[in-house]
Amino acid sequence: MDRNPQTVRSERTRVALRRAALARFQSQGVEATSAEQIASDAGVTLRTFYRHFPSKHDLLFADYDSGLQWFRGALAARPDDESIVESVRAAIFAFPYDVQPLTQMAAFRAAELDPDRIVAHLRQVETDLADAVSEHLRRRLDSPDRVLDVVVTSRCIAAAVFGAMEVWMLRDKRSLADLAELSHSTLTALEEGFGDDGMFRHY
Amino acid sequence: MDRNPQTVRSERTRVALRRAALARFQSQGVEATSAEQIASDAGVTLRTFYRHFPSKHDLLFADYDSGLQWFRGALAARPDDESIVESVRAAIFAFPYDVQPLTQMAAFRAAELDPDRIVAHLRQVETDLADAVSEHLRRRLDSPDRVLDVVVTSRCIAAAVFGAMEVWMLRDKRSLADLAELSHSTLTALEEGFGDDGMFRHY
DNA sequence: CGCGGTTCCGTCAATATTGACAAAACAGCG
DNA sequence: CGCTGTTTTGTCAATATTGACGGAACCGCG
Repeated sequence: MDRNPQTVRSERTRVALRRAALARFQSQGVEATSAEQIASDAGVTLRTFYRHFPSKHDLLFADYDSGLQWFRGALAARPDDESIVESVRAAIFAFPYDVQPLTQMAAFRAAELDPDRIVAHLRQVETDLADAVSEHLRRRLDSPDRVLDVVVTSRCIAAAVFGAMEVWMLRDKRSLADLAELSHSTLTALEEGFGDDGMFRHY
Repeated sequence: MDRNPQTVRSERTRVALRRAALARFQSQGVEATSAEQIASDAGVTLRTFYRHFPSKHDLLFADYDSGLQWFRGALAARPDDESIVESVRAAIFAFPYDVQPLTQMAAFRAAELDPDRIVAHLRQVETDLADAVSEHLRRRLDSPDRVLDVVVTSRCIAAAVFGAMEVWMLRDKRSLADLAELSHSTLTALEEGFGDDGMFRHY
């Protein structure tokens, strides 16, 4: 019960910090920008900076978090009688890949961040996605049992979506549209996994 | 081609650092031990410490890495005509949960580490497990195609195993045997996911 | 407006981490 | 053994992060 304007004041400094950081990152690069500068630009102390963001690099991933929020909403909007995989697929396709704040920092990340750090954050997002699916499922089903099924199902779906991202990142072209297409394919692979020629029977 | 004694010398300091760290952690706790002390005890400089371990906390996760290595071997030892899920299940059950180095630091982690840090590392291990399964599959199948299937399959299996761990961590008792049992259950849930009453049909 | 409780921020002082550069130890070879 | 290229350390100096404590700003209320 406290993830709101959290007393407007706080929100203002958060925004100021983000804005200051983006400006610096844009003009002089991520690594060349010190947390000190960001805080200073935003008119606060270094300590305050760390009260709002766990680390300097986390500023680069704010878009993922907001994307996740969008996803939760999209999922909630799907009809309850639709298969969960289908709901996720629909949400993936409806995703506003080209919206500004979401792709704004992608270039910086790709260019300057240690790939391992990016991958680590993607894993975090995958987990959050799984949680979102999990919550959605729990809300739809009322039964408190079937815990294992819900856990496995939601994680598998997240695994399919991010498996697509794994493959996507290894390719040349890399348009966001391709990513959605790939997700579609991996979700289908998941659905058909146990069909006569499905992967779980075949392997 | 260089993950060997890497010039014995280096390996010796690595061992010395690990030994020194464990001793300190044991006697005065993790957070109360400074990287400086560890390095000093091992007879090297602070900088050298960081050349061997990415961070102080990484010392606590060495066992997971060795466990993964064990897992790869166990997987490779399974017959090629066995279903991949069955191979993983067998490996999970054969796992030497009670071996010393593996559980040695578990208590410290649970007691002093920020849960988020532990979870983050578990995600890392999950990814590594998926990679191990993935490689095993690629070695068994010869076909270079079916890339998506392999990615999704391996990730789903890892998801099932770590989904079990997620559930396990939320419970009271927590014996390692229970964990293996839970993994068995989640893998079964995965196998039956598309059965008549399976989760992917039911949801 | 003044009061008491909360939340947010500044100050200080330890660590924790990392990049750059040079000395030391080591390996293979003539 | 002495020479030479490679690997591992030490040294120095910036950051990056975090815990502890006190002051400032803000909130609802009388």
